[in-house]
Amino acid sequence: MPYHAAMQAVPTPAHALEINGDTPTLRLFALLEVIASKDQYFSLQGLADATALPKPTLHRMLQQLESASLLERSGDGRLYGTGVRLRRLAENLLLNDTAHGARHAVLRQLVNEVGESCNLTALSGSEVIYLDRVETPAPLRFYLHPGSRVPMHCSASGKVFLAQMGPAQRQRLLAHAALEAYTPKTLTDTAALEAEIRAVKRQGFALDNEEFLPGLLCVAVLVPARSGRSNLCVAVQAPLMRLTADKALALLPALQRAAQALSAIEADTQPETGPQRGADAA
Amino acid sequence: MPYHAAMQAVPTPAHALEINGDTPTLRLFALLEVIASKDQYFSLQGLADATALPKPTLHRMLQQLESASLLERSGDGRLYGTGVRLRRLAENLLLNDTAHGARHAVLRQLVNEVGESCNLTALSGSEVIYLDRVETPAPLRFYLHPGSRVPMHCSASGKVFLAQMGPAQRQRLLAHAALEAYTPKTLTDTAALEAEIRAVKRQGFALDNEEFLPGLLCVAVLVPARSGRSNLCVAVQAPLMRLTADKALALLPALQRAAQALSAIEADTQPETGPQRGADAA
DNA sequence: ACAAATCGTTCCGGAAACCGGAATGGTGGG
DNA sequence: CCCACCATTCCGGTTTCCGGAACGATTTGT
Repeated sequence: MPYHAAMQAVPTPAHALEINGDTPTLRLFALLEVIASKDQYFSLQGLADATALPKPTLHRMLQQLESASLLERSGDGRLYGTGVRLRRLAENLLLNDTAHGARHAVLRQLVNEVGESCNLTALSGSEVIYLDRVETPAPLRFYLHPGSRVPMHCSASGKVFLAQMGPAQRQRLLAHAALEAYTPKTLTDTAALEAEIRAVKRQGFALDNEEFLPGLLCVAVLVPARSGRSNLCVAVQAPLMRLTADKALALLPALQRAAQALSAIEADTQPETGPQRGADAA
Repeated sequence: MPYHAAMQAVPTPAHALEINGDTPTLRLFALLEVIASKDQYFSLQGLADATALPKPTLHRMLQQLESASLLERSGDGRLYGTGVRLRRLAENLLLNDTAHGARHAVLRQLVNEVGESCNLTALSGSEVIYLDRVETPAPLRFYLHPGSRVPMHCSASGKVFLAQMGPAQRQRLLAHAALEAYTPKTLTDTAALEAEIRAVKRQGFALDNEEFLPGLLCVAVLVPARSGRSNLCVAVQAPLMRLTADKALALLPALQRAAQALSAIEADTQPETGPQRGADAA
């Protein structure tokens, strides 16, 4: 039940961006994203046109952001722009996100080696989310952008994640899953999926052969974490036309090497355990 | 007057960062600022210690952020880090900054002074991103447009950013970086790069002498932020034909002046970095 | 192997914040 | 002087938030 369910009977611009979100805070983030996509100052009315939000609501939101120095009002008070505190936050976020930078470098290196698009995935809820991706230089390619999500039962990464879970945990996830069929090759049968998962566990990698998108082949391996269970996969992904299943197996060593490198990055970031003294605040 | 001997011994660290804010949303932003000030993953408990917020509250907040892809859970699910969507938001905010105007003016002034193209850069992940740029009037020039990215190991700005990091953070980035050779002069050796970075730290500026593009020389200095670490650089960039290394050094005072001016813009309305007392009640 | 200590997670009733249609205030144009 | 347009305030109905207490799941200690 989205908060704004039925309306739209009004003369609303067709190109209005949707402000989605299940909570006030997330709606406000969505608003910030609209604001961040503008390259100039904007007026309340302008935003109202662009977002289809009621003026009073928008006004309250902007006022809240302004009072916190996240936005600034210019001159006569009719125009808004980003505030100091928001910029500062953005800078710090990028500056301290070195783990992401390091992982991206490994991914790029892997793409150089194997010549096909590679991506980094994690399990989020019951779906697989693309954390990062580097594209192949080849002209023919599938484009799946970072942040998008795919079901776990028909993706290589998803099956890897399932394979490393305990039986109880896996059961809990699959019980609620629909096992929707995306292609004729999608495994929609729980028994078949269980068998596949046992195979994955034995082999140490997972294959997705047109189970999600026709013509798409994908191989994934786990990025090991010292703590046992991991929530990171590296995967190669290519059109079946260029990469057949047996050719894909030849890429496994490179994949494993990348996984090891990524694992090392994760390990570097670990030193925060237990009651650490405030050495990091500074 | 109930129990005198109330629970005074509460282990609340006196220096715990305050999460202030008059509304749930603003409290959540304050939390993000604490998160952004960490350069590593963090656990729920760790945050609880650092912020003095009740665990269930924190848990709900993090869950909300994670469900929106603003944060990511890593490893076995007990550690959090920044998410795809948050990173993208941060990048867009910096690119479309409205203080853009003021900074652009400083940049133009600098170009007037030194007669060569200048640009403003920030670190994003493991790459340097061009936030803004003003071109020299001279006909012969390199054109690198705002928004484009260059590797950090072979750009003046990149080396400046590396030089101001802590050893651990720098290590994490360089350990897995490819150090690709763009020209014969590119530093592709980790030891050589480390030495160069030490030099940069000592001198307070960085030089890129044909390490990225043949015939291109570049000098960069940091835009200081009072909080210590900064994510902004100013740089001059010119064809070697017009600007040799020693001539470039003569421009340093002008560069430093520009950096100071830019720093002042940042500091403009800003009392302090991170979450600070809400002094703006009115 | 078992107990004790942590840590993450769920519950739930009371409190606070949010929502947006309608009405009000302000400003510029005709 | 009036009208059109935009920003702002009101307010009661609804949603969301809050956090102490209790519960599982691991980890640590013995």
